[in-house]
Amino acid sequence: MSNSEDSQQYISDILVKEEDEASGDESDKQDHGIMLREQDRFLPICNIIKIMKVPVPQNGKIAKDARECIQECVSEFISFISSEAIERSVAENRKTVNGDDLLVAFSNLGFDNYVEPLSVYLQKYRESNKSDRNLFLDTNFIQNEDSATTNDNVKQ
Amino acid sequence: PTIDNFWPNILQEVNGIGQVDAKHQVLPLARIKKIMKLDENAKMIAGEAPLLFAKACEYFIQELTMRAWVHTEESRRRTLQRSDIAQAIANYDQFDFLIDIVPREEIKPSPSSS
Amino acid sequence: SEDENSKGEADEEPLYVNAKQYKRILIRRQARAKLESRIPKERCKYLHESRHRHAMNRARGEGGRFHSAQEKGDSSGLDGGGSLQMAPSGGATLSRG
DNA sequence: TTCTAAGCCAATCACCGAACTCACT
DNA sequence: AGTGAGTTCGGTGATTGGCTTAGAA
Repeated sequence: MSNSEDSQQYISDILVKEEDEASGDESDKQDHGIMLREQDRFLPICNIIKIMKVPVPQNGKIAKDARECIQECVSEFISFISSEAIERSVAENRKTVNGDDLLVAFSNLGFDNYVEPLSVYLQKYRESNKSDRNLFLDTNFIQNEDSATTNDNVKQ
Repeated sequence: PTIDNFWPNILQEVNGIGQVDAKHQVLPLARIKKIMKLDENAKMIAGEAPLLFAKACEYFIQELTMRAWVHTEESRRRTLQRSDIAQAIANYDQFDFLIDIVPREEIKPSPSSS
Repeated sequence: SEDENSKGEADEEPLYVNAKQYKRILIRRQARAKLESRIPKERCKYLHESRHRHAMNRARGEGGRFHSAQEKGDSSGLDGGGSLQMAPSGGATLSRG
């Protein structure tokens, strides 16, 4: 007697046009939006579990409720920081949220522990890209080697 | 492996990185960007932003899990469960932004503070 | 801009949160409220029908574990095998909603 | 004690990242 | 010039459930 309605998960919520709920929901103008799936709102649960296992001892277990809880917390973490960073980029008349907006957002919201490691990581990422690009361009257009102006080696 | 050493270890680890390997990330960058795009104010997102978040999320998951595991051990259990995370969130004001995601009343075991 | 605080709301005692996060928490509440209608109320059993069928049709060992598909012969092989508190000076009230 | 539920295994396929084009600055 | 949003495409790791028993109750 198993139900055969489990074939559709979220689409059924759209297709069924029942009266959803009678709660006090007055600010919603009209339902013009596709239902969001879990894979649109959350990071993959398998990746979350992998990271959770790092600080947990080898023989420790993790309940399903705990995994999904962390999964939801991480999405809110991203949205929370993003919201602050986006607001700052808008305030400075920029259309693109960049890494510096995020660092400022981390600092403003009290995540001071994150700022230094992420700054180092961002700096190394930009260095990597710049050096890769310069190498690519040099090897392509190395016709006259007299111009060594673009070669700036930054190393520690 | 304690909470006091967590961020110093993170800083030491990130300083040891030679080149940032954007390819093999633990967390998918496209998914992080998709979550950022759920914000209606989000217009354009620089490529470095999801990469920064990928690292930040690793730190966040590890610290929250580590702080939750403390309460798992306090309760003499071997399984981390949701109530441990709720307690960890309630005991660290940096996690206050999760107050609607994991409400305070979910802390089932009565804390001795009342 | 201050918040209009609904005081005396039955048994809703004021909740003190990190002052640096207070404003953003309220903004996020509004953003989540707008998204609420698009979010299913409960988690579904699985994400993809095709992967569910794949898992159901896969070869399994005696212990329920997935087994190599090419090895269908079953007769051979049995394995053995601190407490922080909110800052009172910078605390901001937050009411549940 | 009772009995719920987490770990274990690996094959498919949805999705991630790379490579483009186009628009904008 | 440089950078990001939209495609498209191919390669690949996240997804996935039955049974055992750790361990929550």
